[in-house]
Amino acid sequence: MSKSFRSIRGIHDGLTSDVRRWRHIEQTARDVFKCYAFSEVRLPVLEPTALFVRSIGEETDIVSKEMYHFTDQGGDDICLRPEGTAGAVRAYLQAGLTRSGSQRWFYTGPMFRRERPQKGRLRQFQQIGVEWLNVQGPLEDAELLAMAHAFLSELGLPSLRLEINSLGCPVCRPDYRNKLVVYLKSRTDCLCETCNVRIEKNPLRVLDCKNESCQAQLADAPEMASHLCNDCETHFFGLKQALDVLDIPYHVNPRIVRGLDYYNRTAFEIITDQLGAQGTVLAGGRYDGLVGELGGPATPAVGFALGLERIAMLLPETEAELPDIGIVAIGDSVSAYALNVAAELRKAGCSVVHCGGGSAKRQFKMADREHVRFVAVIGEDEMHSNHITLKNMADGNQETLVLNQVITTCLSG
RNA sequence: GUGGAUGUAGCUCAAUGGUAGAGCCCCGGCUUGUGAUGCCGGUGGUUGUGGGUUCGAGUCCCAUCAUCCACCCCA
Repeated sequence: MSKSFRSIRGIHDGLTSDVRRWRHIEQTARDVFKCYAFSEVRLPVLEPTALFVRSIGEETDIVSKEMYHFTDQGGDDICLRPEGTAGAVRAYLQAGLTRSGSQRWFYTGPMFRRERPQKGRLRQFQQIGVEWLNVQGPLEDAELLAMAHAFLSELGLPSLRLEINSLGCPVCRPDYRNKLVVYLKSRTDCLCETCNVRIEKNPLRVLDCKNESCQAQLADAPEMASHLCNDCETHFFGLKQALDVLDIPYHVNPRIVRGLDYYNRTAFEIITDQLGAQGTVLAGGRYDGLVGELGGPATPAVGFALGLERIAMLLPETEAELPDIGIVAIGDSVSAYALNVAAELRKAGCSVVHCGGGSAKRQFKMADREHVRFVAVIGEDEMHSNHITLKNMADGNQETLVLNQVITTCLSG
């Protein structure tokens, strides 16, 4: 048909089979998160641009080139959120919750980043985000990972790889960063162009470079793990110990670097090899400095986000829910009666469709196309005797029943 | 932002530079109170868009847009 209107590049429609899977993922998340006492919040899609510049970091790709931002009619600089954590922290502060103990939140909704579309990468995509505000122990980090692990297992996706790392904190990271810069500067010739730029702007990102020659140079690079301060060291050790106790398999990967500036200490990713280049299905970490950065009191926190579409790609197709009953009404004289029968069936919880009009043959064809389990035939005979002829479409058998029998038959599977 | 591949019917795909086709879907019929399989018939295309080469372009060239994949980035 008309191809003059298409959805915007990288922004896709969620049709029924997609939504079925998304709902399954979301429902599983709600069920699992409930056991950990997390509660749902709904946060704005539009936020002040400055919020993300401040929280994610001006030099990051997300802020420097991927945000959809614009000036609105009132002259305010606003943007479509590229992620959820900054908005959650903003809401937490705005509601004055910093003195109310810890908050356990989750949310779901669309995020927007203007990247080049690819497998597992859209310009509008959905995340389920989890934020645990005002907690500082490694046990909470472990518990959050346990929750993520339980969620993925519940979905039947246990064969994913959990990688963890510690990014240090403002006490130990600057020192480590300096050592890394010295190391990298001694071999600038062997590093790719972008990495040479990174040495000045964000040297930790060099560790994450996928360029083989860069990786080769990093074999002897100083690792954050061996430069952690005592507190970070204890924290990381505590996390690993708790994960062992909980029997959650993990791999320490010193290469994990988060692309958002607010992370510190614990960083983690859950990865699949089945999605090509975009294999990160869930990722997050600790952001102890973010609440303070956004103007609140020093408040430690952990969180993660997962990509709904990416997880959906790992799930098998789910069957559509088909109507229980198709109404075949024969003759104009019964149409009002048939309408009432349908209403009664629906009131009882059956899903019911009318099969149009015309000949019985025509209506049965329609019933077949709708894949109904049963057809309720209603003609003058049925109307006068107050019965319904119910045909089982799978085996072709049919019997004459009263309304209540029809309801039990259709609700009993 | 940079590369590579691909755009033909609603869908999946054909068509040595020479009349655009098939399967599925859809619609109708096979005597009207019984569907799927069967048989017969039918609708449906400015070949993504715009230029160019040619007597002639779905096919070759250029541009543009979109999709997919990779780089990059990240959920």
